[in-house]
Amino acid sequence: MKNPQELFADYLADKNLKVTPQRRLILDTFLKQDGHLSSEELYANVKKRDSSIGQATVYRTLKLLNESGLIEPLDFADGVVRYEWSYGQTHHDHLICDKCGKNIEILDETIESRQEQLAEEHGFKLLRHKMYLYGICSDCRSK
Amino acid sequence: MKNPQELFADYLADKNLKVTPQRRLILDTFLKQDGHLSSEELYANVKKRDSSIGQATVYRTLKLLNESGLIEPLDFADGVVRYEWSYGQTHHDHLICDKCGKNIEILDETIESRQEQLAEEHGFKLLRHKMYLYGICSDCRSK
DNA sequence: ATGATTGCAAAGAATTTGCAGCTCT
DNA sequence: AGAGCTGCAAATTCTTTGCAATCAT
Repeated sequence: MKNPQELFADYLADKNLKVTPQRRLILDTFLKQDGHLSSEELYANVKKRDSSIGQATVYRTLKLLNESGLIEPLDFADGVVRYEWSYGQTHHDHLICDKCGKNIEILDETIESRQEQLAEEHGFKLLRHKMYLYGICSDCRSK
Repeated sequence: MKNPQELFADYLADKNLKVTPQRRLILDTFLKQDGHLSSEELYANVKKRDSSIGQATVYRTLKLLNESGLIEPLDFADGVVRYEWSYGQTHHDHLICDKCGKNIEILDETIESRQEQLAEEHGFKLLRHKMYLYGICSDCRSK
């Protein structure tokens, strides 16, 4: 079983691209934070570890990670693009609190299979989907 | 039953905002095109009818229409924000062809009720949701 | 060696805002 | 009259790109 750095290295090698300290550090920082990071947040964290790294390199690395399928962009409807590690993860969707921003990963087999079926009924071959549920969490409602 | 212009006028009046020829024209243009318009496309169409209208006014009006709940932003995953008329429409989701961009409005009761239930199971009061299914349509596959 | 990568600054793209004059109510 | 609007241009925000120096293989 390969670890994330190895997976990324494989992807880079396959594209004749190079493993660099910056790329390693950015990926490592991303993984340490986990959760759902924006480019901005990631850049801030990366700079704490190596202040010489430029913003553009973070953008470029996120792009590579995304193309490689290792991470995926998320849309929490607050105008910020966030990413999450996706490789090897079971697919899931997100339940987001409009008030505090808390987000919970969810998965429902009933929905997943109906999606597949729905697409088929319309002659589509389903490739992927996005589902976001927005509401107010119990904490925020009890305040 | 009020028409869109009346609904918009009501919203504006309620906020002590004004009905202006520009706002009327922008909404009218939006409705004539229907479908799923980006700000860019809408602006282009608006300019055909009144070239003196500025881009900023289109942005400002779309913002108002969105706040009023009359229209809603869509994410077809092609990097462009589009809007659709939403007031009085039954809720629906979208099935989008990654190849040709075709999009079909879909609705599935099974999914809708499971979403409600899922949110509840996590202590959330569900306010809204977004679901997009991406795939390849039959036309594009048979080419 | 040599093609890829980096940081920087400049460039872009999309959207927002300040302002002076004009318009709706 | 007077708060709200408008078009314009300048300003923001987020992201990408050109470039000369540097690095990975």
